[in-house]
Amino acid sequence: MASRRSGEVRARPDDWLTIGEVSARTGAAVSALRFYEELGLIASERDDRNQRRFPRHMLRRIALISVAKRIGIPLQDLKDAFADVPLDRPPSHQEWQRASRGWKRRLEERRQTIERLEAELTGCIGCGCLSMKACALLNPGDTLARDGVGPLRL
Amino acid sequence: MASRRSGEVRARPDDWLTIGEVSARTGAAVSALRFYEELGLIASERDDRNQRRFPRHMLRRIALISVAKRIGIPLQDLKDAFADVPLDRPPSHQEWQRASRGWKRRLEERRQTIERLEAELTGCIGCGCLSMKACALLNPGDTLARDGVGPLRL
DNA sequence: GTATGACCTCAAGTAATCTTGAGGTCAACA
DNA sequence: TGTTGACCTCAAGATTACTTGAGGTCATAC
Repeated sequence: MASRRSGEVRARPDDWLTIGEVSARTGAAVSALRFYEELGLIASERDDRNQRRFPRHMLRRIALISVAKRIGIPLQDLKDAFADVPLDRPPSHQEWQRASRGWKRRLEERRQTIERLEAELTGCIGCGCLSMKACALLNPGDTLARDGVGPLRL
Repeated sequence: MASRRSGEVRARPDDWLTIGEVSARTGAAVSALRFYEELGLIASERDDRNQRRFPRHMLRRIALISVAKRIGIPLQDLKDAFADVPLDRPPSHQEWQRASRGWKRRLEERRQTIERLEAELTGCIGCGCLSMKACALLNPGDTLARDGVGPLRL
């Protein structure tokens, strides 16, 4: 990109990034960034040529979106979790902390689900799971708790 | 269901289940079960009325599918992981063990990804992540490793 | 002065994972 | 005998998360 190699040719302040730059730095596709903006997950301003300019603090949000994607958390959940973090200005330490903690809780839940499943699967490996008796994997706790019906329990 | 409450009315052996029974025991919707069968993730035989009859050991596979869904693992991955487990007969202890171990490894990877992200997010919470320096969350290792480009690293 | 590349919009397409609907069979129950 | 309920097929629709394509603007590079 010539305009970058030649420095601040267009007198663009260093803390505003083009969509291409954001894409390069976050790994998210340009089309994906536009899509996230449409969803209200991120925001940008426009320059005199109607091109998006992203404030630097937006990179953090985009990183979080990528992370959520990697572990299969729907974007809507992320939107909810970070609803209180402002889009139009760099979030304060406190705002960011609060949302981060909330999100960390979600991560923890997810990890614990996996850990539980790992343990259950280990049990199944141990017993061969051929008897299918008292197998937690085949008898998930949440289903049991939800409706009192014991799937797979005879 | 009258045929169940009144026992083995149609002389159906206990180890063959109707799609409705499988649905009730696994929590998967009938339509989802048909879909899984279409994908080749599960299999059934037909009775004289062309209705599906599922062998009991299929419940295990369906449980795994549900689990994969819960933690956001695509069905194709599951299909790959359990490709060597036979559909047409109850898998042997060894077959099941081997596949379970493979799948457990996938679970572990996923858990470790989440753990890493938790740690990184904790770091971000600690530092407020406002300086954005050396933040692993914003600088994911895999991206760095893949192409040598440092996203968000100035 | 034209070609290129980065950007724009808007609409349509894609993939995964199912669900819903239309139209039909068959056995059991009142 | 008629109606229900569980099952069947096949096609279309829904949702999420994007990508692709058509058609256009503008500044810089040759």
